[in-house]
Amino acid sequence: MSKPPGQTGTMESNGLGAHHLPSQSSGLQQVPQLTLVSPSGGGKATPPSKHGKKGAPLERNTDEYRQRRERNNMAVKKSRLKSKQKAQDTLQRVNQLKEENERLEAKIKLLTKELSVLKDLFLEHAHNLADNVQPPSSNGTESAAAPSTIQDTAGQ
Amino acid sequence: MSKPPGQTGTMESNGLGAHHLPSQSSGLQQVPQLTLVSPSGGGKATPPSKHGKKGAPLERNTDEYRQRRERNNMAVKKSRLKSKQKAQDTLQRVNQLKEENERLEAKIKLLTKELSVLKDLFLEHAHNLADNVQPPSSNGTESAAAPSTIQDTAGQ
DNA sequence: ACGGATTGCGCAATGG
DNA sequence: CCCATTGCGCAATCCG
Repeated sequence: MSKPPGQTGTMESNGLGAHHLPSQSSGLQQVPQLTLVSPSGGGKATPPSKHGKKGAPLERNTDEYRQRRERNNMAVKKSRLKSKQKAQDTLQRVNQLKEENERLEAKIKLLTKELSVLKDLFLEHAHNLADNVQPPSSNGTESAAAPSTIQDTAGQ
Repeated sequence: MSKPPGQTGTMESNGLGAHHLPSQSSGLQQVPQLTLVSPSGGGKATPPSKHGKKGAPLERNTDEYRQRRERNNMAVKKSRLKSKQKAQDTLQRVNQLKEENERLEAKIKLLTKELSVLKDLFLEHAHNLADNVQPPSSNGTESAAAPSTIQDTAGQ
């Protein structure tokens, strides 16, 4: 996932799309034998090579070659598909998280409100007690304070 | 975006990377120009005529061609870079949302706890009242609502 | 009729 | 050695 070759460009990507025409075989085979080998001066001129094995130029006419290519093509396809799917999943996840976030925020809002109501009630009682004012006749307090929302928020 | 190609595949993409880099020429000779066109037909290899489908195949030798290719290559690169960046952003967004989610949940937990404490206090008070003051049965005066189920929101 | 942006695909180098 | 991943170029579309 992180192997910046550092070097870009300067590279030959010859792509011959011959594919594997099942039966339809034609004498299509005109690619010259490019010995795409590096000008290895001594043989130790391959620095960034883990294995450093590159001896076989692998001819393109061979069956082996085609087979190998074919396999790789499949692998590539698969890998890309997977990658795409993953990306999609991630995107979906974002939505999911966003939804949940909204839910949580709503809940917070509710809880906050409940809390404030209860606190107000408390304050009032406290005042009443302190002032010794019992049944407040003209008290602006709505008798039934908040029994409504006091139920829980059981959802989901 | 992305319109159903209706029919994908069944197409050969030949990629010949000659890469005519500015200067920088090596003794490497470019790969032969294949003419992969329909096998049948007469001897017309480049039918730039008619507009049944595609216009001129544009020969690979022309300057125009190379220029076009080069431009496209740049565009492709750009597009891919952008795509990648976008993906990364999305991923980052996921993390961000996750974090926020956690924060919100923590907050909820806290609020819930506070609420439960207050409710408990309330219950206590209610009991005190009940013990000390007899509830006015069904008098016309409506007292505070009964804290019946006050005791919830515990757990998720 | 034109040019950048996307996308599918194959090739090759490279990483596991 | 095989498969997976990745960078890259080509060609066909798509989109303005």
